[in-house]
Amino acid sequence: MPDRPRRIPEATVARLPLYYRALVEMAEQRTPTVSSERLAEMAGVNAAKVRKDFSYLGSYGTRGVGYDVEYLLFQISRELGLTQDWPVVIVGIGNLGAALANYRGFSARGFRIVALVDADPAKCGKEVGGLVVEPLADLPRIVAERDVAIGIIATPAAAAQEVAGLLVSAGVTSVLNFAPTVIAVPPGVSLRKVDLSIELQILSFYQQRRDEAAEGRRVAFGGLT
Amino acid sequence: MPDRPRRIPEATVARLPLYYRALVEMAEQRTPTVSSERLAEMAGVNAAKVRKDFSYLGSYGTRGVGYDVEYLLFQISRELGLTQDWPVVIVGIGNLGAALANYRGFSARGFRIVALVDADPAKCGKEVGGLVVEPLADLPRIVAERDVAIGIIATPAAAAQEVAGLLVSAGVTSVLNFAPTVIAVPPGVSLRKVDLSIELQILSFYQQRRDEAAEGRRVAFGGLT
DNA sequence: GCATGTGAATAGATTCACAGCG
DNA sequence: CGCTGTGAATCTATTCACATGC
Repeated sequence: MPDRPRRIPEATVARLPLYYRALVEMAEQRTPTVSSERLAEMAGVNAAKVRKDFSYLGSYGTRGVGYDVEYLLFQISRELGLTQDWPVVIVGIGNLGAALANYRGFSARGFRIVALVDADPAKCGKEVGGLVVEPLADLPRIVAERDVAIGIIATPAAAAQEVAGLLVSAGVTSVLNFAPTVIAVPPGVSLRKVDLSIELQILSFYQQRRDEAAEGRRVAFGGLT
Repeated sequence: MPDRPRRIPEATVARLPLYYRALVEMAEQRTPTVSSERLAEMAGVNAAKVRKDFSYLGSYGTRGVGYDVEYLLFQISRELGLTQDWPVVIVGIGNLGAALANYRGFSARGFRIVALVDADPAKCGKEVGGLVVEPLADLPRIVAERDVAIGIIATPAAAAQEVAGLLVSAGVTSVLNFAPTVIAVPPGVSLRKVDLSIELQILSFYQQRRDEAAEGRRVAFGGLT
């Protein structure tokens, strides 16, 4: 085992999936080798960042040549844990939960949705994306039996913290939260969140700034309104 | 006009929506005043960060007391541009696009979905979330007539860059991309992205690290397998 | 020669710790 | 006295620039 340097910066980890995606694309078109420059372009970052990021993983490139696509792809897959498959449960089968259940992009990367769970008895028994929705009460058994590692919360905000608690006590240690609320998990559990309206609000902030600036310029140029 | 300091750090902007949400909640339960400590707890950050963040907006608190909920809420709304409403178009009405069209959380914050657009003629004319799906060809007219400011891309990866180009040339200057691919926009256009499988991959990275560490401990303690 | 790998420099974000003020 | 507001210290991330080695 080569002794690569240990701590990988968070910012780097967050970019590995971008490189992974770019490399998959290159591998599909049988490109044998790639430079940091080209990879940077595909991942939407700059070349220095690519090289620095890879330097945390080890020395996988060849000076004067670039990176071997297949080899680098394997290294990054391994680093990201994509060489194994991860059983996933989705809790909350509303519009978003159902869309996630149908999303094809997960399975492609080794994330296998093994259960859909909802608190609403009316939803249980229905089929969504090839799986039958099961009651929330069965969550502990489902997690244990199917060895669920990752839980996705797609419930309304009011239910999210309770569901998170259930997931964690059932043994799930990675949680992805889509509910528009802050949830707490104990140390040793990873939590990531995706909040759709927060993204729009951030866009709104910058949009407004631009509008104001444009307004300012119009006034400065003598009110051509 | 009070001369507040101008540049607000990106990291701060990204947290303003969290404070906004917490303050809406406090306002609903008629809490008149709130400390940075309490607000930090609700937003899932720490108190020093809250105070620093607010210091970029101006001095809106009272020493020894805290922040006036209503007043601070107004200031943050204004800063985020939530006092106006933003017409939004969603392009790509698959599972995810349809879920977004039905999502109630947008309208609540002043984001009004004014059009759904899809390239597939079979989808056009269908009603989704109270709106009729319109053809992609009408996008320029739709953006102009309905004064669309924000475009949401929920198409497959292969179509995303083309759609982004169409949005931008139609005059949209804020784009939220859900397609799992990197897209480029010209300077002066804001772009944010949400990639569901990237989030899972990041969780997978840390999950695997924990699993390895647990494995390591088991071995170290003498192979109790 | 050429692209990687990396120390050094810079920029940005977070946290500390306490002065300032109601 | 209590809590805000903020410089200073620290930590993290990005970028630069070039020595290194194929």
